[in-house]
Amino acid sequence: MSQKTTQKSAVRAENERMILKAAEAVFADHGFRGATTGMIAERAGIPKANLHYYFPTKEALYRRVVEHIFNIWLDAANSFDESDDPVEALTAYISKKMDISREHPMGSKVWANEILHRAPVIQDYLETTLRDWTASRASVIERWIAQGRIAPIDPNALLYMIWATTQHYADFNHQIDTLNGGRPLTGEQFAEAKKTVIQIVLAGIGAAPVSLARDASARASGDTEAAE
Amino acid sequence: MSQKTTQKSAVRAENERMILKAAEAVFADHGFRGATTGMIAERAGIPKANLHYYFPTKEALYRRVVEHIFNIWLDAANSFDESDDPVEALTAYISKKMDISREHPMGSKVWANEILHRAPVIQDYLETTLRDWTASRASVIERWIAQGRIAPIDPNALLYMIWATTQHYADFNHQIDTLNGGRPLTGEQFAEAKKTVIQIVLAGIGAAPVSLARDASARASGDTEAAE
DNA sequence: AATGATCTTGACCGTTTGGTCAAGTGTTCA
DNA sequence: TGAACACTTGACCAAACGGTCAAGATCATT
Repeated sequence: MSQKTTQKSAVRAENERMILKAAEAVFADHGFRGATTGMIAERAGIPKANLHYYFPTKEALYRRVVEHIFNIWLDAANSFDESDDPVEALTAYISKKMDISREHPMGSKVWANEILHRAPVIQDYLETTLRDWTASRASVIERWIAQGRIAPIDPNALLYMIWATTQHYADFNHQIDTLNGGRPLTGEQFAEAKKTVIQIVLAGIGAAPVSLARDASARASGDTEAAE
Repeated sequence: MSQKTTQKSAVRAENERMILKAAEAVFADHGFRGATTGMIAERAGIPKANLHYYFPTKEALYRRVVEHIFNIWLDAANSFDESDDPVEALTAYISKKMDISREHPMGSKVWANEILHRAPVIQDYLETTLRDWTASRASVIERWIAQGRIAPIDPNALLYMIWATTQHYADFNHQIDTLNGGRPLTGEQFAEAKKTVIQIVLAGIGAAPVSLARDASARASGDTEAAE
């Protein structure tokens, strides 16, 4: 009786993990209403009734998936605080968020779906954790502005821009792939995109020098000689 | 017999308009699977059977809604070509896309939902119209780079950044509102956000001066003083 | 070996959904 | 006036869905 309450049996832990993994994929592809418990069970390789043994309702399962995603988001958020230097902090944050979009696109999609539909399940997170985090980082950005380290811009608009752009590579990856000839971005292409995003944001707020085309140097591999 | 084929009866035109308007709102709020024809009919103020008289299937109705949205998107896309000057062209384009997000958030949400779920209905648009438009504008951007008018950046990444950021104000408006104390952005707040987005993008690609807090003047080229 | 707890599963059920249908009501025009 | 046509609508149906259940299989503990 002691072990069971503290440590869910290994079978249970393993099955919950498999189900949650399958659920994330199915919810990402079809949304909450579009996903069926049958689809999730099939993807997890178990009968539907077994899924309902571990997760009584579809909503409980969905909530667990969203909570997991929110934790990943929070994890990335910490990289904002790695340094008090705007260039270092924003580079680390954008870089981490881009990595998550690449490695965890399904989680991002579930989150996007939830917000799109007015956050019926996770509104409380938005009003507590997310609101606090955002307000605190906005004030960091305002301090940078006051110190003259970056140009005066709307801090929230900057944060939204970073969120929107980085998450776009997960949420809209189907569109990006289609525009890339139907193939996913290669590692090099993704690295180039990440570099561009960081460069535009940093230069955009006056936190890094803008290198115009003419002066050579530049380690840039993408040589811009183009049309002749 | 002549008039009927060329001009749908006024009744039909008016009813289709009302249904499409209701459908856009319901699809935006609930997604394709989440929306029911019953909800749409109720919102349009007609019995469900009447809705099916005008639109035989839910999918046909959905497709009409998405087509309408795509046309709005294309309309905005034209503002990219208003000028060959990077500053003017991008300012017009971003401005127009922000306005659409403000005035047409539901359309944007339907589009986002469709891409999120791998574009089951409008994949053909992505592969034709959207692909052509994007390739052509990417080459305009590449020319600007070759002419040294903007910094060398990945053109697609720039376009994605603009799409992501501007559409974020529609697709994620619930999150933005929540972080704004539960209230929608005022006109002034939205104008400020728009200004910030334009400023960051233009400065980010070296197409506009970065004005640091202290020195007011100068579009100075060599302004790489940064941290002190 | 026995006992209780955990886990598995096919069959089942009430509800919701997209869509149909037939019986109507208006409307147009010869 | 009347007949062809467009529109309206309550009632209905088969399929799909989330969830239940009871009977069995497996496992841990003594």
